[in-house]
Amino acid sequence: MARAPRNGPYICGIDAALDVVSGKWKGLILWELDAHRVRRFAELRRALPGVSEKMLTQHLREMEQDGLVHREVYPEVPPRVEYSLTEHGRTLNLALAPLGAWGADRVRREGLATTPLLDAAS
Amino acid sequence: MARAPRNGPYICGIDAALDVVSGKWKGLILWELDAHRVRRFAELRRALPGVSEKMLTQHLREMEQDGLVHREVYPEVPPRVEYSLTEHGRTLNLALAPLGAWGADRVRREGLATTPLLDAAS
DNA sequence: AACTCCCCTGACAGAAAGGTAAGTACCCTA
DNA sequence: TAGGGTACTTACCTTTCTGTCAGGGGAGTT
Repeated sequence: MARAPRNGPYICGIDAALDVVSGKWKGLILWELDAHRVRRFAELRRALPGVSEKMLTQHLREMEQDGLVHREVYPEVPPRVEYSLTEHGRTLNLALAPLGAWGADRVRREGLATTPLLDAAS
Repeated sequence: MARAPRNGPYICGIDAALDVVSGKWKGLILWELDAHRVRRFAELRRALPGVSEKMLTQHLREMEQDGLVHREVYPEVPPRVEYSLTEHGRTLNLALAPLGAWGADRVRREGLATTPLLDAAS
């Protein structure tokens, strides 16, 4: 009943890790934040082509709850909010690296479609 | 339009890998098949507590399509179907290992709930 | 004065994922 | 003859996820 959503009973470690990464944009957010150390909301939005503001905030909030992302609000007048990875976020990214390599292989192997981002990022 | 479902344009390798693992039971199926080399349908069903037959076949079919799982049908009279991992399935499992370790850490770190399976498997 | 930018929030709706229950067709055991 | 096991398939329903749209409140830009 506590609306805390992300802690179902897990069946294995992969389960517990996937719960935290699944979400259409979370992999990318992780990637962006890892690459740039610190990003503002609007920068992330521009980096994820097609994301809606709602989904972006939603995902960021969940990742914050999950201890992956740090959110720093500057009480300035055009509001400024900076996101960065926590230690856990960084280790998660490391753990994700082999999976990313496998996925890139799969894309190559099967000649799957990619969006322009991949060219710069892979 | 070709109903081939699992090959959306990907934004990065993680994306392409997650597409293939996301699905409530796929991690477990991978784990089971890696541990036992070969499993029959009913063995898998018993190994994944709570899975419905529908989901199990659905996931197995998708994983077959994705080249992770090999399906061998023996035209016998009590039907016999054996599932095993392909080479790609095995490498995916390897790539998943660090993620599984990270997830297991997370579970420990935050004292999250697990189902009985973890005790034996982690 | 009007517009845009910033970082959201909430209502609503459609899509996708997952679950339930039943049926199929054949065999073996009790 | 009844029940159980084998490996599914199909129709239907519920739950979860994602997207669309509108607004908010102040400050700089034209």
